[in-house]
Amino acid sequence: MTIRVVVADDQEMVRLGLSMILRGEDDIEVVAECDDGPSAVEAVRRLRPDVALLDIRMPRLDGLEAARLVAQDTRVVIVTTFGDDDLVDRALDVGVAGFVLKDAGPPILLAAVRAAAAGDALISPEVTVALLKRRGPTGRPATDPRLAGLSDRELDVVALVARGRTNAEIAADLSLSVATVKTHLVNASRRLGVRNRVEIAALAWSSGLVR
Amino acid sequence: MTIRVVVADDQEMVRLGLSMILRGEDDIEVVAECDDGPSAVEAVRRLRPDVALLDIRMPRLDGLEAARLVAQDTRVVIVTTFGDDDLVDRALDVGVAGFVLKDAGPPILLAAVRAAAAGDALISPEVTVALLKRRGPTGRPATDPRLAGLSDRELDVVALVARGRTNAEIAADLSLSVATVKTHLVNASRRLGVRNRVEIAALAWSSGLVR
DNA sequence: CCGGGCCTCCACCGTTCGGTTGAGGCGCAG
DNA sequence: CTGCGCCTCAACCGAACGGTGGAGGCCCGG
Repeated sequence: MTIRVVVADDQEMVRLGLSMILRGEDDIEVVAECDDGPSAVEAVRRLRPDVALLDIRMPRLDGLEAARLVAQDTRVVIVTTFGDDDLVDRALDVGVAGFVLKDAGPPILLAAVRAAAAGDALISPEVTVALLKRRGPTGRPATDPRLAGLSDRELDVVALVARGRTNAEIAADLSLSVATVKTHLVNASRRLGVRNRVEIAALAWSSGLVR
Repeated sequence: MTIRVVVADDQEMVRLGLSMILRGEDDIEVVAECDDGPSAVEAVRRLRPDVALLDIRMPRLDGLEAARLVAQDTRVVIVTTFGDDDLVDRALDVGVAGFVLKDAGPPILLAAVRAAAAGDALISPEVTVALLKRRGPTGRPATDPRLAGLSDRELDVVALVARGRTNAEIAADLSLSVATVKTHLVNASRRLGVRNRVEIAALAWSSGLVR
């Protein structure tokens, strides 16, 4: 049982390259090649492939929107040049079954297509490491725009507030006086435009300062 | 520049299979094979390989603990038979650079080793799909084990606290008196084992109750 | 029928927080 | 040298919170 694939990328060279790699495998069949979003959606709905390989950036309808439209009909593998954090998040929210960088190499591409066809999901290692950095306890800064403008010390205090520490505990943790902690907190609150420490915590959590 | 790898698995057949696959590649060199956790840790510390391939279940010291011990020294790729959710979570917390199922096939294994050596991370498609399924829009499990036992009303209050609302505002939001809000909060705090509303907020955020 | 959980409220009191004002020290750019 | 920003602390006061001990109502199950 061969895996039927629709390939969509507006760059002809890339599209040909993808197809070439896929056609070299005898368990994979490329049933359509498209050069923009709408035609990809149409092809998927008409041909009902097992997998749709979509460039994330395409004319008229980008890969993410196209993925959203066909996510119920087929497994979508996103191909892209850059593993931009925001794009990855949005793609994963859409529910794609794969996320492959264009420079990942044939083995990864083939593994992603086969994984998608099998109901699994493969994410390019370069992207995965970024994901883990942002999600894992080991990963750190990822400075959110909303927290920009805070000084280093203020960020320290904000992070501890977000973990539920009282001012006295924060003072002890950072070897400061409670007065200093309060000063940092008042200043940070003013800059962040929040009214109390729980809103600070909410901001810290939603911005990824703490997890 | 070849990738130097330490392989550790207590099942000889598996260990030989892994080594065989790796030795077939001319950019990879297996510098040690170990059959338990302590010897794997020792081998890593002595040989300083680029990648350590660790079975998650090994005598005396399992792969996770071994990974924790050597995570600073080398990139760790976990190999395992089952992609158990909890094991995956704990592995990712430890900061592994790969998570490969034993039935994933040579291409995935090789890709994982090369990705790890390059500072990236590859997760087996079968595991990735489980991760994505559990992933809420923020990348955390949609289910909230820690919040179990709270009543509906208490959850309402907790969610509003997590958004930074004061007791008076929560009372207005839910058309209650401040006294009732405080009661719910005290009860919820006792059940959750937290000391103040910011810890409630932290719990709500980290459990995915609010985003 | 009666216990028990849940939801709703009240009063009281000590602790903590929010915000202000004011102050000294440090390092750095103008 | 002179600001200026950052970090550090202090005193003070009103507002909010944390915790306790009640109270009545509801519904459900034994």
